Amino acid sequence: MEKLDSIDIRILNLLQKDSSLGVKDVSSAIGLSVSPTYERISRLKRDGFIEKYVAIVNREKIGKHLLVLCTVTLKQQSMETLVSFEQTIKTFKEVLEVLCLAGNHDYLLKIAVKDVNDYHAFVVNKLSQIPNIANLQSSFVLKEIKNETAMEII
Amino acid sequence: MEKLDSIDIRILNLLQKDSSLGVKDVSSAIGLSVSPTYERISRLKRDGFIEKYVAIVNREKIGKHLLVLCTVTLKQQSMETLVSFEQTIKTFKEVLEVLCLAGNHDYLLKIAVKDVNDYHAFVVNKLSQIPNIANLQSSFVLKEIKNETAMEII
DNA sequence: TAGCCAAACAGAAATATTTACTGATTATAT
DNA sequence: ATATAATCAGTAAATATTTCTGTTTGGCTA
Repeated sequence: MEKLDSIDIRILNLLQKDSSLGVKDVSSAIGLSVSPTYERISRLKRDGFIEKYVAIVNREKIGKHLLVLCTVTLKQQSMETLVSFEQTIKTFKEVLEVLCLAGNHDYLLKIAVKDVNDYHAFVVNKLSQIPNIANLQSSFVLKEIKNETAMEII
Repeated sequence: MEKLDSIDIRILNLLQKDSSLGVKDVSSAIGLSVSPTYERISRLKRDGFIEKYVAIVNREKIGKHLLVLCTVTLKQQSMETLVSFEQTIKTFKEVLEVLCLAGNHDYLLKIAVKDVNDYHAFVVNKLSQIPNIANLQSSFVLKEIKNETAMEII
């Protein structure tokens, strides 16, 4: 649970962009030998700075052609209703992202599906089945201009 | 540019969740020997199904405490204005995501910063400097209930 | 300033994995 | 049924990871 020094930060910035870099690549990029680099990378994972390593797949190529943003308003804001909604919405594999927004206690969902038919099926069979939903508002995404997992650390 | 069979799909579903799995781990998980597994993983990368491998870092631990959604409306929708906006907004490191939405030719931005001060600085110094912006509407994120890069392939 | 302690480093050795290659098996189409 | 192509398992060589040891560095106290 240490703090990050400038070397750690450089390592994180590298691995966020490309984790297929080997320890050797990273070490030469930051100008350190292999062993301290290895130890630092392990520590960053162990301490939770690095949550996980994942493969990013091409959405279009796996047939998820439609991205939808959907705003959800609930009928009530009781703790119970909120928690229940959050726990359910989380489990839907079509839902990539769930954000609770300030202002109206609204939720914003990002949903990836094959096409409009699939989205309709999702709304009818899954989303609208959740209790206490007052309002749903869907916006189709025309173009994904940027989608980045890496955050530049300063 | 082949199509995916059921083994490919299982591999992608695994690596999307955890790419630190070695070829050996994947091979035993899918019940194939190492060499065809290795060949399949390479092919998935080569053919662009796997775009990249990345490390996912904990946003809070690197000090990005504030997540903001910002809707941008442009004054005009000429091709030139749109392209120019898109190219500029892409370059800002605070901006993780840029989506072009159907309906009003609006854009939605997802922005990660340290705090409200930093967000204000970002808006004043960067975002609002882009020409032809008619309207900006910011919503702070109270809670990130889900944020998943993996999409289940069927 | 000298001496001590802890942290970080480089280098090397042991282990494990990746990668390339070979031959065998399976599936497919004619 | 046979030929062709694709996929597979197994093996071996090349690379990379991981551990270990000893050294250096930096900071702290007396």
